[in-house]
Amino acid sequence: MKPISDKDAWDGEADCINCTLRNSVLFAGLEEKDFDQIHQPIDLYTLPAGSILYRAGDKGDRMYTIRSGALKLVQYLPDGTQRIVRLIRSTDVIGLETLLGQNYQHDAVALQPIQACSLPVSVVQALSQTNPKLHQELLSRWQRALEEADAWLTELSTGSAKQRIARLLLRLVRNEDTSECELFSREDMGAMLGITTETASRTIAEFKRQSLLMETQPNHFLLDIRNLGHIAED
Amino acid sequence: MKPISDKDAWDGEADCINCTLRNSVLFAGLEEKDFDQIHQPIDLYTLPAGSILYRAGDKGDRMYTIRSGALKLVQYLPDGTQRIVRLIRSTDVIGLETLLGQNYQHDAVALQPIQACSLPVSVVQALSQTNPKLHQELLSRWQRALEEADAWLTELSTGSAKQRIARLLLRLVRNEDTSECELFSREDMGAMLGITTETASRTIAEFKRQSLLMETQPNHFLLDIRNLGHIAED
DNA sequence: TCAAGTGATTGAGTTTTCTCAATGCCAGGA
DNA sequence: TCCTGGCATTGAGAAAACTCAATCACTTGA
Repeated sequence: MKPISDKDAWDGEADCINCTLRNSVLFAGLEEKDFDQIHQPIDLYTLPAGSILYRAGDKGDRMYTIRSGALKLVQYLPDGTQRIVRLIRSTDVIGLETLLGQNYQHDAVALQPIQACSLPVSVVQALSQTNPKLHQELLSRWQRALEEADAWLTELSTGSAKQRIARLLLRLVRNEDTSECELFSREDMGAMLGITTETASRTIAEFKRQSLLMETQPNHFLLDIRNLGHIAED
Repeated sequence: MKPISDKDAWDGEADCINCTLRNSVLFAGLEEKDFDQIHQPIDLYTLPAGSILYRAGDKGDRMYTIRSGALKLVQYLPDGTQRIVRLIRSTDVIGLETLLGQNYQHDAVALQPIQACSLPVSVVQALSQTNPKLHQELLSRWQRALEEADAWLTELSTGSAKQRIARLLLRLVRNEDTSECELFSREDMGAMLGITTETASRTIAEFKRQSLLMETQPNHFLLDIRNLGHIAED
């Protein structure tokens, strides 16, 4: 759980203009001249799994673009139970709420080692006022987050544990052809689906026995997409 | 299930400038001169419970401000089960996705008789480009929808049926002092909480027997807020 | 007034999920 | 190499939800 202020974590200032993800990232619509307007540094970090980018309630002063790795956005109930409300992956942006001057709404915790760029709100705010493309991109990110949240409600919080796990697995497939999929701890899976760690474990174990999953490396699986699809849909 | 095109439903053009909800509504930041820019009519409708304002997948060409009543936003799983992902009430706006040229993401169905203003996207789009306040208001509505979705995930899709019902009830209280609360059909409650109609009914019935609820009129209740709070938090 | 339809409630039995405990597995540090 | 801590897995019994039916309460239309 290293804090982001660690010196180790800092990789220096980001070179946005030559960013390898430039086309898929928040700043896709910007032109060279726009970057001259950036008066605060955009830092690049490499962080180990378990790192916390920010906590719910913290004053929101920066957004983050995720370059690689995955993180979870977590909310807590008064009794302490946690619920993972979103999964964040490469090219996603978190911390949009800071644009409205709000505090962060979630804990943002790395599930894997991650690379992230830290964007000061003031920078994004300034750029978005002069650059309609960036502005549009922000709206569209907001909407995407909303769609994602809705999908979690309908797909991942409805139906039996088996169905939910199957749906989660199918969502996690990165490459349809190879049907590869990287999983998380059973505890996190439970927190994503609103089920207990044990139920998550039992279900995954059962899927393995039924050859719906093949574990190639620890937590790295090949899926039987067709049959998981049947389970997911009923 | 009257379609909105019903002649009965149309109340004429809305008089935004003298709107009684002017201060709490999307257009709060507009000034008189801004209204001159509106070249397409903003219509006002009164619709009975059960009306469908739009369906998921329909081409999105208008947003709606709800003046009174409540509606549900519903999504469907491939197997036909439905999940209510949001509850919309007075002064809320639905159909933000149309600003991005998207189709509607949900079915919008009236749970009670409603009054709604229909805002053509083009109008909102034009106004938001010249009026920063309106623009800010749109962002903030988007964020609010997202917070609401997250809250449904953490509060209404986690924990036992009793807890979920208690949390839903507490959310539905309009007036903290009188602790009044209007409920919906058990079927809808189930679809909001990811439980069956029967479980919803049993739980409500049990709460009634325990005097956590007092039914003053059909589906109109007084709550024992303190004790429901205890159930909700654990 | 009566029949029919709708939604709420309740019952009974089944299935699923949870809880609490024990065990197994594996990687890192002494 | 052995010990230890953190996960995953599994077992067993209890509790919670679900399913399928039956009944009840009300409203509406004939």
